[in-house]
Amino acid sequence: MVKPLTKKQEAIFLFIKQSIKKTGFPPTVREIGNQFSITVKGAYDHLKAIEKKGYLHCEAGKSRAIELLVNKEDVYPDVCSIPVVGTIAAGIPVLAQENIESYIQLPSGLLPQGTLFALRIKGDSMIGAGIFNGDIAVIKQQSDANNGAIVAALLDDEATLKILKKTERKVHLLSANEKYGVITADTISILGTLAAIFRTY
Amino acid sequence: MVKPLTKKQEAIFLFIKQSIKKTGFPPTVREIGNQFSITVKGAYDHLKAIEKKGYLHCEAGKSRAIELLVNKEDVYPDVCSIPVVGTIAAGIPVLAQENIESYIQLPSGLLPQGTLFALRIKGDSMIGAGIFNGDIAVIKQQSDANNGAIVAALLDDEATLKILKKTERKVHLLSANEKYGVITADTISILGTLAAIFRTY
DNA sequence: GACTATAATATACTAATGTATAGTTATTGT
DNA sequence: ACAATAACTATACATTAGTATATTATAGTC
Repeated sequence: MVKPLTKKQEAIFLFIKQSIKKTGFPPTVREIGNQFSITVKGAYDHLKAIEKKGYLHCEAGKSRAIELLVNKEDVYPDVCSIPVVGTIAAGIPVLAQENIESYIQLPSGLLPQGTLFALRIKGDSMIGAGIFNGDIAVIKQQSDANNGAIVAALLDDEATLKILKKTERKVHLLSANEKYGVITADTISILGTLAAIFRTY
Repeated sequence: MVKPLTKKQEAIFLFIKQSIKKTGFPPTVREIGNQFSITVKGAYDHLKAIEKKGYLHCEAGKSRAIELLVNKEDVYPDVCSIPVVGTIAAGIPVLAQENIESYIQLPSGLLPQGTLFALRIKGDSMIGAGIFNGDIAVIKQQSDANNGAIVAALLDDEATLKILKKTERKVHLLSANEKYGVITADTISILGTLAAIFRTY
């Protein structure tokens, strides 16, 4: 789709990316010219050539108004900032400021759309599903889930991961560890479904 | 350390951050003034006040030359770009371009220092350690590891996760699954130790 | 051979942008 | 009561920076 850049264009495109990364804003055409010891117009023509090939877009008239269209993730990584929630006070929404402990950045490309939050796993009740104490679980917020899905449910002011099993009239929450029993109830408050697990060693 | 911002300053600081996030470059003083329906000098004075309080730095004379000093991570997330390596051709280094399939962004604050790379797990040989088929394993590159550590070792052009056990003269690689046997050798080429696991559902 | 793209220079023009002067009004702490 | 800070206006000026004209030279393509 996008035409290949010439060596010079490649070098200039790289310089633009590095400038943004270093200073936080794109260079002017004169700054580009200076870097490569060429005149303003030389740099300007290169910039326009790179734009024509679809690698970036310049807003006409504005200074330093270079928007990257290719390799954006080199400069602005494509991540999602997910709130990590701790103990959840009854009554208030899960994502209320009071519940948010910190934020974690994870690759947005690998996560589902929708409202996400993260829990720090306590205990070994889901060890059979490869979810360990201390793991960070990313949850996609939703009030219901499919049979057999791993869900976050609110039990005693704690968001807990369990396997959801629905039968005729009852809802069951299973653990992935024989040591733990099954919780059965008429209705259960589901916070969301498991979207990802992150663990550090 | 840093003085608190006034409400107006807070709003302007937020606008600057959002502008960078949206367009990729900071606003001019006139763009700030426009947003808040104040004159150029009004916006300029606010900018200088915010700078004086240490939240940002303006390079004199340059356009849009606003460098964030506080809350940088809101705009430029603090992530590490980790190469995901696939099949490893014998003889060439693990991190050679030929081996790199893609990159994954993970939070640098939760990862160790040093050279990192990632593997996509194939098979269920480490299921007992909560490492499943399809998981992404982040490896810290090192040629040796402690006894009992989970390591990535090179077996038949594949980087494989195993538990390292060292005895008097031999090195053993254990699986975390009874179905698999133990590999024993005089020496083994260790690529690194397990630093993190990332899994999506 | 005509044509297009690349890579330049020198010079110039204009629009965009940072910075300054001079003043107003209100608020707050000493 | 006074000084300092905040939050503005209107106007002006100088510099920065994008854009244009005209020109040269080389290399590959139809």
